[in-house]
Amino acid sequence: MDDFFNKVYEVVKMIPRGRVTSYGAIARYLGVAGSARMVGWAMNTSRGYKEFIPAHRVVNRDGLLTGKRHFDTPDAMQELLENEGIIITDNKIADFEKYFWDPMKELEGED
DNA sequence: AAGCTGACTATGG
DNA sequence: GCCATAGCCAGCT
Repeated sequence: MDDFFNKVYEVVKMIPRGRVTSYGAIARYLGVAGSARMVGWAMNTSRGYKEFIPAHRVVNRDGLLTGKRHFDTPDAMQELLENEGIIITDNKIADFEKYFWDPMKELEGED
């Protein structure tokens, strides 16, 4: 699939459990740096997608859970992340750099 | 059809 | 270090 949204889904689905990445990192990996908003929009539309998309593993560049309000419940995103061993403090991921999963590096030889 | 909105980010004051 | 601006572009009104 070459559709932008579909590529986003592919990358997000590849995020390992207990790791997170940012909208901008995905956008850059897909060669559309600057269109990070579209990645966020893709997450929004992912709710109606046929497959489950772990959108909770995608946060903004500061590790802030900016998308939590788009989940079924306001705390669903945080709970999902904590369930994966990630500590959330004030809507922000603790040790964000430690958990950060950069598709540019992790998927270096792929795609 | 035209304008607004937004799960973003970088930059400048 | 916080606030304002500006690119970004697909959906919604």
